[in-house]
Amino acid sequence: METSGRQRPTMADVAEKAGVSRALVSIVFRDQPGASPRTRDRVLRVADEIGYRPDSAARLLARGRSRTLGVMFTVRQPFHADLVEGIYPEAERLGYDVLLSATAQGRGEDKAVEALLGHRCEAVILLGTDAQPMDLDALGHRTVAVSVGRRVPHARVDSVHTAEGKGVRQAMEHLVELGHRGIVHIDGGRGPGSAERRRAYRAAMRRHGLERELRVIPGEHTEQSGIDAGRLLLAERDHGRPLPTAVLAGNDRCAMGLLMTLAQAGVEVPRDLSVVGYDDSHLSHLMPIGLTTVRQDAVLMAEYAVRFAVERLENAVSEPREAVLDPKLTVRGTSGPPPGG
Amino acid sequence: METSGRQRPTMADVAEKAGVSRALVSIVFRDQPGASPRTRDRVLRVADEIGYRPDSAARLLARGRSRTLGVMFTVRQPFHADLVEGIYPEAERLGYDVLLSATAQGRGEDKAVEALLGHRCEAVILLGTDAQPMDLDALGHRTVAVSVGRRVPHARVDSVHTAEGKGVRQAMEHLVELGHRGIVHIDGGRGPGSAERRRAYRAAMRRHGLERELRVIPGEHTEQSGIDAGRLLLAERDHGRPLPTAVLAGNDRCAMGLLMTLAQAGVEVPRDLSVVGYDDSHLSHLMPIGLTTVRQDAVLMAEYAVRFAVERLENAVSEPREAVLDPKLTVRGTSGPPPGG
DNA sequence: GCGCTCTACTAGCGCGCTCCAGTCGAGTAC
DNA sequence: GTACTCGACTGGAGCGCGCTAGTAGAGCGC
Repeated sequence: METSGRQRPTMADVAEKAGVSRALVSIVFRDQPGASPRTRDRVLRVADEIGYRPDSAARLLARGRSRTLGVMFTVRQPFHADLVEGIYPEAERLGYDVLLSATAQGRGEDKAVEALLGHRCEAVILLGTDAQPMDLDALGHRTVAVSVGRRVPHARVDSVHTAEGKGVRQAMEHLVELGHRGIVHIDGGRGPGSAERRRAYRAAMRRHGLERELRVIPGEHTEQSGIDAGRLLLAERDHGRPLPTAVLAGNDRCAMGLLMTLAQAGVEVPRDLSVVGYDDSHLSHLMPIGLTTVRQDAVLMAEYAVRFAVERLENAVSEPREAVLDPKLTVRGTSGPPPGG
Repeated sequence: METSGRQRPTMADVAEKAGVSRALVSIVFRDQPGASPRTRDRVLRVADEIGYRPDSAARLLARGRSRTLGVMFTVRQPFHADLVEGIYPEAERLGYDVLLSATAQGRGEDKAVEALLGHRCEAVILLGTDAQPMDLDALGHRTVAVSVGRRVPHARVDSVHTAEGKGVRQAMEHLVELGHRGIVHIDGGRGPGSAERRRAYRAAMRRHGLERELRVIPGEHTEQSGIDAGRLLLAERDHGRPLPTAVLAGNDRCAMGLLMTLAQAGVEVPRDLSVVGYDDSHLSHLMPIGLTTVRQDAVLMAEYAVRFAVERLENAVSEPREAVLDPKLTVRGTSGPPPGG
């Protein structure tokens, strides 16, 4: 028994065993015209027999193009999971391969992107990048780049995101109609979309004559941030300042953390306090009582991202493009009328 | 302005611009002895200037080895995210590159693995594979394979998993000590570890003289499965059969689904019913009241998996190995004494 | 001077594949 | 018969790199 995996068979092996030239084997495996059905069969059979599989490193090297899209994402970001699930089928449909590279503790965005580029990805799709516009612009000059979830105004980068303003506006209308006035926003710091969401929150508060109630608690797109904000609000309550009646969280994860903290402190949602999230990631349906949130269509966003990348690769699009999708408020169990309202 | 990314610079470009041979550039980039500090500096500077980065496809092709580990995981499986986070640093420490390939809808395990092998991964780490032992054995013959989370008894595959029996036993002791007798298990079907967990559940029930209460509801490792089981139990209650006082879920996701369904029906946890999960994935801390669950140490498991793969690659280990880690019950908010207990 | 070693560097083959420019032979038109 | 077409197939260059064998030149002892 040979040692596992050593000396994998090559085209030459297949060619020899099938009594044809290497080029012919190549033709068969690329599914190109130029081989008779009989030979085609024989080659495929022989290949299967000796366990041949094309080596994509060599393949990449030989043809100029790699037809590979690199995707940078963050493990643990449930919304990214939804996006990745949408990217695979669309890429396959267009004949592209997908390589994933995760950011994680001790593995920053630059490292993840370097890995992708090193593996000859022709384009990079960045999910919720946190990079500086300048760096993104530089990246966009070096390769084709698409940012999902974050607008990148003055860089050579396509972007796909939702109309954050619209989403927030819908959420705010919903809360105001329910009778809420003390609506606090936990923002997403430098996270994707948060600047726009913050701005829309402020605008909505003013529009409804609630500027005196306007309050933004700095945060980020993590559960911890929701927990921290929750603790802050609870501590303030213990010192006499009343709780707000509703909270607009920066995203679903933040909302989750907040809900956990509230539940532990005996604050009942939505009776005592309404909470609205953002993303409608897989998480949202799974909460004991469904999370009221602003839905971003992950599959559609993924498809746009892939198509942007591919079109730019194949048609040499010049101007940076932007896809702005409509979000949609999804009312579930965490929002209701304010206490005493 | 050139079109983006086209014609990336090669070693030859660097060599020419620096006035040295290609080989010397290669030496510099591999950090090998044989170049004077001055030349080294110059080469690196020139490379940076023209934006050269080594092409890993060519690199893979040229040296026999790719030093790349492939990881198959399931997007949406929070525990996999924890594992992936552990894999990166350990692989880097040992000088290996990591390639991720996700299973998703319409992208089965075979497809994901093919992608990895096609990209010349030397070893494949399978997170929670659902493949048949026979197929795994075949894979183990073709390449180095490590299964995380699932035992693979008679196959040429290393495996890393926790002592499921121990974990379940701890959970059961905990529940029995609290006074529970009607303890139902929602199992994980063919999911990783579920056979062992089911067996341990049965054994524990018998050991405590509760064989008459023994009940396994078939399920799988998803939220939906928890939801379905919850609905089943509630429907039965409405037909006069009392609820169990405790449920041991197949994993955390299943527990989540169950909790959601219970909450919607007004069943209060843990007052009316206790729920115990399994995994201690990131999820568990995030629930409004923390989930009592059996902790599997993801980082440790990841490290074992990487080390198994690397050792097998470098030292030609022959026998399949198995790492069995100790799980640990983590008591949080979803378990308490039974109603009236 | 010679022979030796040691460092700094280079020439060139080969990794497994794609792709272009052919070749070869059978078929068709006149 | 010649001239041509067309499908099936082959040869060989080259993708960007790693690596081995080798060279040039400096330094040193005698």
